Amino acid sequence: MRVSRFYLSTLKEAPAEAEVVSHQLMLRAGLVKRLTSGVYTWMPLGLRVLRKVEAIVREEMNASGAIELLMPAVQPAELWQESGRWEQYGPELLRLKDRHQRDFCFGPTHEEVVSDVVRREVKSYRQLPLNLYQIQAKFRDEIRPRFGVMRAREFIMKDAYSFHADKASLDETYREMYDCYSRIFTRLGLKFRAVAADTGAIGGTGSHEFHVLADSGEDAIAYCPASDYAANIELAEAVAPAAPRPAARAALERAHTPGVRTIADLCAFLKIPAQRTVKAVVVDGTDGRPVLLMVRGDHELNLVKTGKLEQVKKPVTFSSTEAIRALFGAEPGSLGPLGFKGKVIADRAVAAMADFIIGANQNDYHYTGANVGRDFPEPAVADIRNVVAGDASPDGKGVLEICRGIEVGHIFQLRTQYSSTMNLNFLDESGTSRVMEMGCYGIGVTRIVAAAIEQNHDERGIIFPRAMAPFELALVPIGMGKSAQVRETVERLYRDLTTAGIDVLLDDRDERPGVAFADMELIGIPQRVVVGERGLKNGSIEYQARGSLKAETIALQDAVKYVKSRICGD
RNA sequence: CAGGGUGUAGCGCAGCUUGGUAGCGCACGUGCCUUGGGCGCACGAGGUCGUGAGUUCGAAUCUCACCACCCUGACCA
Repeated sequence: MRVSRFYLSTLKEAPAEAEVVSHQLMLRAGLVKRLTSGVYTWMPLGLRVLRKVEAIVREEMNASGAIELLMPAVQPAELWQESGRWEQYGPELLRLKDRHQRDFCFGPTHEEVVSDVVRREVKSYRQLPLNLYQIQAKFRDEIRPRFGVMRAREFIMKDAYSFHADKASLDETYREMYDCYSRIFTRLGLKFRAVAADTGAIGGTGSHEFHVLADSGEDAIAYCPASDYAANIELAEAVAPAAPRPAARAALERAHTPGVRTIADLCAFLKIPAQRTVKAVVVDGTDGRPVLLMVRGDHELNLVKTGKLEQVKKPVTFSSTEAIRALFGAEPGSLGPLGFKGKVIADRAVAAMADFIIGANQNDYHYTGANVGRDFPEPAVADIRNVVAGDASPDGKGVLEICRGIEVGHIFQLRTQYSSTMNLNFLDESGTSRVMEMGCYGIGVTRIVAAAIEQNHDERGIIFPRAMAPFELALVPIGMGKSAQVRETVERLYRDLTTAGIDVLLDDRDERPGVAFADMELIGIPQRVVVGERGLKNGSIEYQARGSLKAETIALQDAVKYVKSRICGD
């Protein structure tokens, strides 16, 4: 491809709307243009990247035995009413009416449609297992779209759905999809991690997320370097401390702590570490009465875990300041279990503490030397906090580290959640009607592009992994308009490289070198060959990899061979 | 949805306090010049100042309403 016949639209300055680096670079490089909030046009350069990602996803899905189909984006309400999600899904579901005032939605996902396809088609165990997928635009009316295509409302997703006669078959396909996803992200050249995940709203049991590792990622991942344990922090178990609770030594004393409202205030005021404090959080209970949660001062409450407690109302709701004031006679910031009559749940770490500091249920007062059992009744104990770096790994093989990631894939065992409500039945070998087992497997294709940039960039722009770069090689002539030698050499090189199967972008604009270099670096082309009169005097050209700081001088006659070896090698 | 912020040329911004008919940089067009890191000079094109209503002789500027976009939203115990 020649720049003169392509469409580059690079910007020197990033539009003000872009906050995160991948969004800024995608706009500056002209990969995408925003149409409206959370809705983007994929410009020609960006589309090349997207197509390369799609191609890899498609190849690996096909290789894993999945079969591609394409379902409609617009879906009738009847199917969603049947599954119960027309009511459940809420405002994220974009609802439409046709000219007859019939209800439709723009599909945010396709369990209903694929289930309808399969129940019409599949009658026998002989037709199972079946794994169907598509690569298609979804629309989810996010509360707050952000970060460009990373959290867009309209986005491209690869979604697959598998159907099985039994759980063993589901397990097998689930494993195949796990391996398939690992191959996809490996081929894309991304640093990623598969983590055990919460099943969230979709439900079902087994679930793994695939995260591209990046410091700016929205999700925190706990992993164990000494084993293969990895889990989303929402799920990662904080195991009980190995040491039992020490005996109480200190006496309970009321301390005047004027103006202290936060754990940080408290530590500064008493000059003690946060590990010796306990914070009390009040949430609404299932029975309508508040529940007091106790978490060590330096720990964070985990809302996903908390939401699974039977005593706690779903979704987890923090009690209002008014309710707290009425019940405790103190403001949030001075609360504690002493004298509290309602339900108390302590985190496992708190249950193993002695002589700690806690709010006294009176503004500006705390207790020091507080002890469970002695000063207030033994509370219920549960895992309700986020793990932190250094916590013991739940598999008992070392300690956890925390890193951040961007979720780009998610696989679920749905089991029979949809198949039973949607009547996905088949006849088994004995002629008995049974409900199918189901799995579903998603990849955010557009999000992968943003995540890749988030993970791979520098101050000059994007550094695309080779597999997803819009072009493999930038061919930059210097002074092409002036030097016939440069012009002829670069044209011949362009022909030879293209013939050798290399995806070349020839910058034939006859711009000044700085312009060409800056553009090719910004758009992230992983390799560059420069042809100038200076080098040609010695029969040489210049090669430089995007991520590397220095250029190499290569003999002109070896150029094609060298470039090929670099592209196929390392 | 709640809180905060911003809407002026394709992009980044100034002008608004104190009302008088819009400007800068980049990008774009033409010409000259230049060719190993966003070069220089000259000329030029491009704006219903988000929309509507109001105040005023006069509104980008003041008032009101609306719209769009961006940021933050358990971590507070």
